[in-house]
Amino acid sequence: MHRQPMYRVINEDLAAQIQGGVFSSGDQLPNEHDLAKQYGVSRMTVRQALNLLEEDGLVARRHGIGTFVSEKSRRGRRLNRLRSFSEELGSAPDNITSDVVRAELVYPPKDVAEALELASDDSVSRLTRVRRVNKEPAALQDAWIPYSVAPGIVREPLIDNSLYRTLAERHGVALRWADQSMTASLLGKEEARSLGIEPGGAVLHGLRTTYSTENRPVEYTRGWTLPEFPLLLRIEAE
Amino acid sequence: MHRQPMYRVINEDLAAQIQGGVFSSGDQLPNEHDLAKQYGVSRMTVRQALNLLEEDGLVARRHGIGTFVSEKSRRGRRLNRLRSFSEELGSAPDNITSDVVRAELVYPPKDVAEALELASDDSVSRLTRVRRVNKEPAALQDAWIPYSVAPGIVREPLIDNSLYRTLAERHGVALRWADQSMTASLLGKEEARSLGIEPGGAVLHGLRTTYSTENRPVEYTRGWTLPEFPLLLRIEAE
DNA sequence: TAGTGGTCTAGACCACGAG
DNA sequence: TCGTGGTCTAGACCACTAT
Repeated sequence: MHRQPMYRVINEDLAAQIQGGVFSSGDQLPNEHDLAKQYGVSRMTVRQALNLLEEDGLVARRHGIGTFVSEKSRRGRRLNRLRSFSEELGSAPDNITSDVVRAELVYPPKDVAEALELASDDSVSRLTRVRRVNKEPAALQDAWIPYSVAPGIVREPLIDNSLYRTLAERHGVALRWADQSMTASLLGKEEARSLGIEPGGAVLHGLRTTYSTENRPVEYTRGWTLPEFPLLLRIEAE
Repeated sequence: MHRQPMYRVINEDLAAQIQGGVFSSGDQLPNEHDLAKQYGVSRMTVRQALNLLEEDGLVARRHGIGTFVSEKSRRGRRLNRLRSFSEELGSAPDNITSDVVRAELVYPPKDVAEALELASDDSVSRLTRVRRVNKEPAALQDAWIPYSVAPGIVREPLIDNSLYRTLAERHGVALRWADQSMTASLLGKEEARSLGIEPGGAVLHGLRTTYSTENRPVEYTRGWTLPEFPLLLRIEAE
């Protein structure tokens, strides 16, 4: 019956209406009671949909007042939900390209083995990509995936340049959550060569371990992002 | 009756039990039905509490299996919820100190005026602090608060070294959410002098605009964090 | 099959903010 | 006062996973 849960359908419908200009910045949405009637669901279900919109920064709720469309967010990588690089950027995907600079089957170095809970003689797929926005290098991403999770992923091109889409659609791996750390570092020689820029500049250095719905680590990525492409985050109060 | 909503009471009780070792890493929590009976609430209310624990990375749910305590998180600043610096670090507050290096009433530069929606002749409180962990400099935070939001905040010491606690308890300002950007940069001379370290190193550079429950910007902070103190983030799937 | 979390109902009352 | 979002009930059925 519900291929997708109703709250997700409603969330996507309202998000599309906001992105499509049916509601503009500052507009008030219909109240929760009316939305429930309109979609033929209970108010609790509407609230689940609105919670997602709020976490994504698309709407802001005001107790006693109403729910309002937020100002159009600045360009940037929104990290609030687990998304592909291009979805994070929110740009037209035309401007975003991906060059695979390495795709091979190897044994994991220590940090990778630890993050992915592997032995040192377990095979791992390593996929290194340069992401560009309008042809300018934006980030280097060095992803490691246990061989058993996605056999052959290094042998075929990714679906739509998206590792996450490929894991989901070709290998049936559903992602659930990720632990990400971020710090600053100076760009090393090897990474600079891959990016085609000078080494020594400040870059955002991220480490991400992504877990499947079975809570097994399925991807570990080291990323270096140039400072022109800041990460954005919406943080809620407790 | 409910000074705090029940789901928050349950959330804090379970969090305390996990932090206090009643449940250890990998332990399974009682199922939702039993928790509901135990706390005398409905299952939906228990689920609200568990959602918060999951977003904070304290537990992981597995559909059809159960809810389990996550591995003890590494030391680091968890950015998933709007918290004070010491709460983000999660360390014993003894190790964290705060030196106020600037506290004055000024007119806002352009970026501050824009973020806080002020005119160039509106007064702003500027509060610059060096945060240290075990006496080592960890971050420089340059906070700007509209004078009208918290008059006199530069004239008195902060409550418990916490800007957020002071805003809440002394000025009645309840924070709701923040937009944060993060990028990397090289530490400038002035910031290096405040931190007492050499300039030119890579640092995490953050900009945060914090909004009150009335969705008015009440704080804009520029932050420079040394790479030894990475930010951590739990990211959920869509 | 048994037990778990995921979704959803059809209400109720409370808390907040504007007029 | 009135309309809004915030919290909560007491169930129901579905989807998933292990056995």
